[in-house]
Amino acid sequence: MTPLDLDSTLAALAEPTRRRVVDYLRRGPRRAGELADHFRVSAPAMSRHLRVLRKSGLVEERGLDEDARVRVYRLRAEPFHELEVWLEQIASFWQTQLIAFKAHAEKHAAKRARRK
Amino acid sequence: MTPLDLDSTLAALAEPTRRRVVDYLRRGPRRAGELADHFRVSAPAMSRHLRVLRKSGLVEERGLDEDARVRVYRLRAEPFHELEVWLEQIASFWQTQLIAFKAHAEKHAAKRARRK
DNA sequence: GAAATGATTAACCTTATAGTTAATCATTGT
DNA sequence: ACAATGATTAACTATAAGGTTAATCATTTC
Repeated sequence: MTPLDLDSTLAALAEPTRRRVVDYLRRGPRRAGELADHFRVSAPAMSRHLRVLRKSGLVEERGLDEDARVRVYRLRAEPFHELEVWLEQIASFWQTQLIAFKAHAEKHAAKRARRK
Repeated sequence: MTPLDLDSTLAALAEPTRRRVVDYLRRGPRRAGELADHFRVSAPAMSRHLRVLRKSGLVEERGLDEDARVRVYRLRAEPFHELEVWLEQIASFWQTQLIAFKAHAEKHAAKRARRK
């Protein structure tokens, strides 16, 4: 019901640097080193962030034909779509909120009455 | 540009228990103790989760008129909306990619036509 | 007023994670 | 072949976060 994927997606996005990397990648695919430079973080640190993003499927890595040492990262749509679906489910809550609250209040009012 | 709020929202949602609490609160407002019970976690642990959710604005707390000891928690829409806005910005990435691809394809189509 | 109840805060422990530098791997260029 | 480059992994440190039980606070009930 609540896919583990979402947990991994949210965990990946929760880290500020990683979320900013995602924002930055909207401009297009970027090389690993470029990202490390831009965010003033050591290459190893960025590498590990990218691994987290990769494992959660938020980005994918592709080699560069011209230079096989270079790794280019780009966004992947799928996890964002999943997150969007989940968000929409949550949003549906406000439609039924009032009704649910009433039912809940009545249930507990009944309990209290019984206890008395 | 990238509001700090979003960091706090995502950090709050990244924790699996907290995300499940949010899911659960779709059914309607719930008492703190009820949540602790339901998720098989100690009352203090749940209390701290709720504090995180409260600080990020994902939930709000209201006392119960009938019993001032009880605290009822409910979802708040705002942070979810913010998150949705951000997600849409990200989603726009694939549109621009598509446009770029089309432009690229047309450029090559034109080349081919000229060559003909 | 004393006991019980709902919830939070305090104190403590354990684990996960982000950062660093050094080491390694693969590829490129001289 | 060798030095340089781009990136990742290894090893280590520090800090943040979650869980627990015990203590505290406020309110209700007898």
